[in-house]
Order: sequence, then C-alpha cells, then structure tokens
Amino acid sequence: MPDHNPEQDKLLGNIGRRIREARGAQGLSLDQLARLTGISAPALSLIETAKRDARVTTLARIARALRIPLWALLDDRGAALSEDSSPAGQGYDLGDYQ
Amino acid sequence: MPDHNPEQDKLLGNIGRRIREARGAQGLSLDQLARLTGISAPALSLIETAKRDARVTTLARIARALRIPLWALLDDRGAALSEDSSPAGQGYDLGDYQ
DNA sequence: TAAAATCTTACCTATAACGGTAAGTATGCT
DNA sequence: AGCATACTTACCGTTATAGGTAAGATTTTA
Repeated sequence: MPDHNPEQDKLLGNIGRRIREARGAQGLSLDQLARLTGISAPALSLIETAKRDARVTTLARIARALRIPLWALLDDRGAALSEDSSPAGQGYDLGDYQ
Repeated sequence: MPDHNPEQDKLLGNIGRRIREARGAQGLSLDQLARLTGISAPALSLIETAKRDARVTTLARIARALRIPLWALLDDRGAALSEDSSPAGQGYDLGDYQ
C-alpha cells in the first residue's frame, strides 16, 4: 500500500475484481493460478484484494494465464469519464509546470 | 531490468514506445512530463526505453498526464496473436499443474 | 464434530522501483 | 568554438514488490 490516493485505489480495485472474476469463471483456485503464473498465492491474493500495486509484467503473466488480453484488466471506459476532472476546456492546463 | 524474458521485453518496449509517441505528439519534454506526473525524468526515461518494469499506478499517472486511456498503453491487439502459442486447441493445458 | 480446501494475513529475505543528484552524450543554436 | 536544451546513465537512499513459509479465518465436505 503506497499512498492512499482514491483514484489509484479505484484502479487497483477494478483490476483485482476483474482478475478474480476471470479466475472464478475458469474455476481456478489461487493455488492453481499461482502454479500457472509462477506468482505465489499470497501475492495473488494481495493483488486481487487491491492491497498491492503490481508491476506491469506481473499483470501480464496473470492475464496470459487467464487467457484474457492485458488491456481488458485495465479498461477504464466508463470510469474514465468521471476521472476527467477538466470542466469543459480542451487544452491541458500546465499550471505552474510549463 | 528484472529477468530477460523476450515476451516481457516486447511488452515493455511497446509501452515505452507509446508513451514516447504520445509525449512527442504533445511537444512535452521529459522534464515537463516529470513535473506533470511527479515521476522523475530519469525514471520516465527508463520506462520509455524499456529498462524499467513500472507499476500499474505509475503507468496510470503517465497516461493521465498524457490524456490517453491507460489501456491504450497496453493494447496488445496484433501482438496478441503471436503471443498465443497454443497450436489450435481451445482447452488450456494445465500440464502438471492441476 | 472433524477434516479438507480456500483464502487471508503476517512475518522474513531478496530484488527492484522510485526520487534525487550528478555526470555523461548527443543534438541544435548563436 | 561556446552555450543551451534534451535525453541517457550511474550512483545512492527509501520504499515496495514478490516469493517463501506459516499461521489465522472461513467455508465446505465427510
């Protein structure tokens, strides 16, 4: 658990939920998925319960074992709308950063 | 550089290339993107050159600053075909793992 | 009840991400 | 040439991931 950013928590929550759904849909236990991916069952549990911020290649190994495309774990369409907090403008506001 | 897996290298290469493309399309320097994301310029350089296996939330911060959806950085369609090494079968071969 | 299976959580160690800084390597511009 | 900008690479600390093991916490089955 890095910092407590609500956006990141939601992202990790979505990822974990999708992994658990896909795993359940195939009737795999954590131990079975652990052997398929080479990732330990405790680590998988932490990812599924959104308590770990996994690396990209770790998610890729999970997605591959579950036979789903990696982007399907991270598809924010729907959630992406509420994430865009810009009022109505189109230019990205660099603020003090330019 | 974790381990030297060719599949992971390809994935990280695609991610880095897409970030660099999106950043260049918006005329942003590494320093500017660093200030937008809070990620240091050296770290961004490592990610873009596929020398670092970033965490999901790190990629999410980058995608957000570049105003592109996260899944667009990881879309494997096209590459996904060659990644599927199963011959013609449909059942996932659990091997010794079940 | 007991036993088994599944998942969670808490330790531990090793490895790697990340930020900071600084030094290098091109480029381009005056 | 000299200077500036942009990117790379190599350090160094801090922090977090990830595997291993083992111990709880449920649930399910015998």
